[in-house]
Amino acid sequence: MHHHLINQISHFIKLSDAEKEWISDRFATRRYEKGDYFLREGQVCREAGFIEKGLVRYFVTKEDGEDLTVDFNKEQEFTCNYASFLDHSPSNTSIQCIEPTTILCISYDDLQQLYLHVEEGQKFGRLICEYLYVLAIKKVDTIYRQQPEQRYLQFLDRYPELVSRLPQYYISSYVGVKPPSLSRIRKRLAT
Amino acid sequence: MHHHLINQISHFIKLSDAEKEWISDRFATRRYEKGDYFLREGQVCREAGFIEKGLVRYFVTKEDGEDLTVDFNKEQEFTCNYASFLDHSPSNTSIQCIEPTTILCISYDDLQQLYLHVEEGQKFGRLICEYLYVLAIKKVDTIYRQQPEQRYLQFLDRYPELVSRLPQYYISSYVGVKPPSLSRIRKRLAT
DNA sequence: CCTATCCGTTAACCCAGGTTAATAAATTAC
DNA sequence: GTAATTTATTAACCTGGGTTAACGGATAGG
Repeated sequence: MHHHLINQISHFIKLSDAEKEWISDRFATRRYEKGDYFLREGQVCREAGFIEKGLVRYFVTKEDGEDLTVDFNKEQEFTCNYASFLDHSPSNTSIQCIEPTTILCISYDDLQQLYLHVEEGQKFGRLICEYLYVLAIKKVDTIYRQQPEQRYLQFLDRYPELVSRLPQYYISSYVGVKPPSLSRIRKRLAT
Repeated sequence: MHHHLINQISHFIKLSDAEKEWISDRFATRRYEKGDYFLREGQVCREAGFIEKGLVRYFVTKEDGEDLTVDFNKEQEFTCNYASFLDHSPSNTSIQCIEPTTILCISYDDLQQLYLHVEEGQKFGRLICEYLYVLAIKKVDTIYRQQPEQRYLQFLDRYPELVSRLPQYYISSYVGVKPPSLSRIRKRLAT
């Protein structure tokens, strides 16, 4: 029984004991080394994941080969490229493990079964999507309203724990600037 | 009976005739003049709308009072600040009618009733949210990967019809630059 | 312990968009 | 049809991040 997973789902809907068992059985445990990919850009994201342990980053690759880190997920969070997962389109992002990571995975078809089989399954699907939607919108808002300097401050505020788990160039990429520029920002802030 | 509305919903789920009637009855018709607000920043978005006729723009207001246009919706599209609507939080965007506009409105509670009362109601809630999610993600992607010039070209491509319905400064705001800069972009492209 | 590699900072120069203000064009009002 | 207002363009100057390359510190491997 995947307790962390069941606990997270239980934040959204009520589950009977039988349903907890049934759900646990749909998830397969996958282990990844640092640097391994959960998903590569261009692939269809066929499984949704729940991070049992570890840390992943999402990035897009520009035409010139540069990659831009757009998000992070850590233990006790769900991970997948939801847009690709939903409509079986090629993913526009890669998801890479940047620590040794354990992910519980469920296939698209099994998740659809979950929506049907579990009493409040459809509601869970709706709520999880609504949750992800709100996150996505906040992201848009951040990009629209904030300067790189503010985004850096916000990153420090929101992910204080990740600062020590991440190399600086992932942070600069997340903030939307190049490493030299993040250095300048840090210098400005230090005064 | 609101036929346009029912048609749109029928793209997502099957509806019985009785359900079509029932749904139609939950929506109230509201009319707006050019410049009127469907929603103001800071208010909670308590109704979801379906635009029968007209055109609205979404904008956020920065601390310095400047507003940034983040999206448009036109006839036959749903409109609301979904994040605010979902969790009753103050909206971070305003929605303003920029043409005389007719909107069919349903309250939050009635929509929850719809999820329960209509056979495939929960599924509709999930699918509409998944649809909005994919749109939001595309928006993030656009901001991340594209320069203002590319966003302008994409705007021309995606909303050719809106070019003539919108003043230029809404377009420049949507593209993410100031009017003088959009002029420079247009000049560059003209050569 | 020394070397090679990686990473973060710094400097110099470049460029796109911001800012401000003036002007021209297009709408709207009367 | 003319005046008033709003909107679009242009010019001059400013600013912050990009680019490239050099340097220094840290880390890892031998």
